[in-house]
Amino acid sequence: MPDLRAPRGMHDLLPEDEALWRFVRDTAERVARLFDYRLISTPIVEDSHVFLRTVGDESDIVSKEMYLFDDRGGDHLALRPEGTAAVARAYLEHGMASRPQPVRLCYFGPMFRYDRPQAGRYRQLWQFGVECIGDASPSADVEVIELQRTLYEELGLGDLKLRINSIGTAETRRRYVEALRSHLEPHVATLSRDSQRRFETNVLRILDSKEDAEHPALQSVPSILDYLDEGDEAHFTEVRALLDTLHVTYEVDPRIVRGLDYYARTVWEFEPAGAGGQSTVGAGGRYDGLIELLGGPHTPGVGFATGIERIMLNLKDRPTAVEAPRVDLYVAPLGEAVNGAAMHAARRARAAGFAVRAGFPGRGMRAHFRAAESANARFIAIVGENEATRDVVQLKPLDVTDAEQREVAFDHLAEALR
RNA sequence: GUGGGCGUCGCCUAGCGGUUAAGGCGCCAGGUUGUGGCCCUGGAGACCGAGGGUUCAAAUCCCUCCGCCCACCCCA
Repeated sequence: MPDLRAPRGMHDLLPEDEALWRFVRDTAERVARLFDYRLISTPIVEDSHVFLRTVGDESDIVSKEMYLFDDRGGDHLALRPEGTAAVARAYLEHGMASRPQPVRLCYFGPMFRYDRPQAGRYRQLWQFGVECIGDASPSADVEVIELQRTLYEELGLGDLKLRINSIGTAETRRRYVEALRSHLEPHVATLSRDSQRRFETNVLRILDSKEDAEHPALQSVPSILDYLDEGDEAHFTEVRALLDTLHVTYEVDPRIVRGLDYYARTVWEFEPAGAGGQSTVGAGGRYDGLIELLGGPHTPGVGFATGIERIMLNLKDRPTAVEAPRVDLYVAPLGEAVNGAAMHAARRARAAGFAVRAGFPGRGMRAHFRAAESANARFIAIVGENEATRDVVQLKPLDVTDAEQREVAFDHLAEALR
């Protein structure tokens, strides 16, 4: 057992996982393009205030999960725990408010949260996310949900369940939190310790406690939907109407509250049918107050983020057609003396766009064939003394049994590989 | 942060007080002195997670630590 390992909760992505990973990434970028969302890459590190100001002091992300450090110049930096605040910062910094609104952006990259790892939860996690900034209409919410739904469908995860809710504006939540507090107050003593703590810090969080889910006080809890104001109500109604028109199936779940403070109005989650554990594959919401928290003008926005590892987790349970990578040609030099000639042959093939695995001298014929086999090569080119002096190779197809082998000059190698 | 399970070659697993620590996959080589996939033979590869203790004897029992996994919390 080596004494140096990858940091806790962080993982190496091995070549054999690459194909599936690339499939997910390519699909995400392709679907984003279908909706005209453009890729933006922000630094992995931000001024810590980008998150401290926006995410919410009571959130676990800020209170215990951030990787914080000071650099040599004394700047307070954070490894980004999520993408939205960083994208919003870039929107502001680059004056994107003066572009045609809304601005449609997407990102793909690693996020960092110092948390105890478990199934589907990592300290370095990859997210794909989408942000539609600068438009307050329900159409924007639905466009983002539709993009996310399309993505899952294209990935083969079309059976994920969508649950949506509206948590109103900050004012709505103030009134609701008050009602929630007075509803729960008489029962505090009988709630779990965690919920008792949350009663003081963040009452909304009690709603998604697994421990107290069966508690009578929670069964009879008031619904936030009854506290929406007229504008919230109209917005949510329109979102649902549009989803219905598109035949998107969803379930309204008044228990959904997002972990981050900047959310407003529409919030949603996608999870597998047999939910449990760290099951949420992707979640999103509207964040009309976020850019103000960063010191900008009031700017509406809506987006989602989805966890790549969680997508992979769900993908691994089902048959996916991801073809194994293969090589066009394996070049087998028989001895040191012909190594240069073999390298020339390889260069010719590569120049024509063929993938070539170079065998190195010092191995026997059988070893070369086995290596070519394991590279899943279409052809093997044998270069011995006899061939090297005449600039030719013995070329043999490997896919068929008892294939005919023929002599091919370097000059004709590319066409022979076609 | 809390609770539970587990750590034996690169991977999977056997062994559960006395074995040169076993097998499969993979890797390397030979059988075929320049021709693959199958088969056969051989080889390399493990201070049995670390440290301490019990014992004539510890991979096996006990303690501590570390790591991984799972659940809670929280979240993607």
